[in-house]
Amino acid sequence: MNAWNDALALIKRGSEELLVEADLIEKLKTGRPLRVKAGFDPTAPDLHLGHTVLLNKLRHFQELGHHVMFLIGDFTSQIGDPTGKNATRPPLSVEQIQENAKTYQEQVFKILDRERTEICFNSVWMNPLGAAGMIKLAAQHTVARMLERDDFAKRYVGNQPIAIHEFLYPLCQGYDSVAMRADVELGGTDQKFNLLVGRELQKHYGQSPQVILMMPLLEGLDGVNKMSKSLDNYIGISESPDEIFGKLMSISDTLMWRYFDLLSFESAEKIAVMKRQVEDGRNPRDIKFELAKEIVSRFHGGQQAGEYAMSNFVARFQRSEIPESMPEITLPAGPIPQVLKQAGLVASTSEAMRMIDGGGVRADGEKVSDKGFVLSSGTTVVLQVGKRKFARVSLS
RNA sequence: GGAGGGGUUCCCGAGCGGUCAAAGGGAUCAGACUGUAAAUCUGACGGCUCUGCCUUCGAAGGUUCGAAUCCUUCCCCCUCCA
Repeated sequence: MNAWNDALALIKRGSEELLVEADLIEKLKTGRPLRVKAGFDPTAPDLHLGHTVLLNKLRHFQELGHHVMFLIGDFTSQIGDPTGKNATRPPLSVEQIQENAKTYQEQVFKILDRERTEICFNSVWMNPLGAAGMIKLAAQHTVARMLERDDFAKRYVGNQPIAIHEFLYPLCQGYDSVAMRADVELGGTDQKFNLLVGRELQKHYGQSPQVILMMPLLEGLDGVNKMSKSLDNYIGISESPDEIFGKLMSISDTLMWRYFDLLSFESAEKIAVMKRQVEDGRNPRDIKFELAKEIVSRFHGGQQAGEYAMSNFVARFQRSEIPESMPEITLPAGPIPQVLKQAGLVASTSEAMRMIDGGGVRADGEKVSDKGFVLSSGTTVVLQVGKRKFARVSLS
């Protein structure tokens, strides 16, 4: 068993597709540290578990001694990866990008090794390219090839608009690979087209084409769509332990196994054992507890964090206790709908009224049914909307 | 440039002079049941100083007692032709 053979096994673990395996083997055999690229959009500074699937894989490369390049697409974010929804996005200010990049680093290094990670910005080479360079770049590809991209093809057939600039995104992403001399690029399966453009362009520019490693997309909390901030079905890695724990507990039993596969560091064997236990009648909830503990522990400093989050969870949802910590606010006295709104527990007084009608509002644990109920000054109440929104409000 | 179709509340999508804050579905939220699972059932789903009032149907004007619905101009999207 060769060293590169072990490396290959680790690299392939959990991945969806590797193009081209022979190329990778060849690169590994050279023994030099490979330049591994993965791109991120600076518009969403909050990383979520979906991103970590990729980060975990980058970490594998680091463990194998390779050079990881964490690309922040500050130039490409002006285009926005075509999703059909977005027109040209207003460019973020330099300050904003810097700030987002900083947030990225704080979060990313919970997984990656800071010492062995290079942070890159693609504006560094994209800006100097200029209009002439962009035209030259655009000349490397044809419309027909672009329309092969699934997303474009669907929109084209479905009479949905496709703006010309959207074609530039894959080209820019591909050019990044050229500029970075990437040996390997990681991406989600939805990135296949863009990743392949990188290979093409590298050939045009006389480089050996990058190897493409695609990771499966993690479904969001709804179990259907991919995890994304815009769909609000995500678990952010900088969310509070209780929040992460709770959200993980709310996923479906089916989805839980998917999360184990893509997020857990447990061995495949151990996961298989747990699966068998559930088939034999063990409550899936208990297995979910294990997952939730593992993830919380990973992002919140050790096993104790996981245990603690679990005990909070049990207290709150199984024994319906009021949580120990919650936002504490002082607000002017007034009718309860106004106070709920000002406390940020509901979006509007109308919503507050509806919630009261629906029986979802509690004050100090007592269900509120009177919409005109006035919270008088000098008192402090714990207000609750639904099962998870709490605030301790002092009335002035 | 020409011809035609279209822009409705988070999404899809009805409405085509009053009974429209706007059908239906999806998503979401709350309640019941639970394992903060699924499924199911119930309700809500523009805002407010809430038995009423105010703002919404691409934008701005106009006709009318009254407009999402009619007219004018403008903006945007799609299809076909060039």
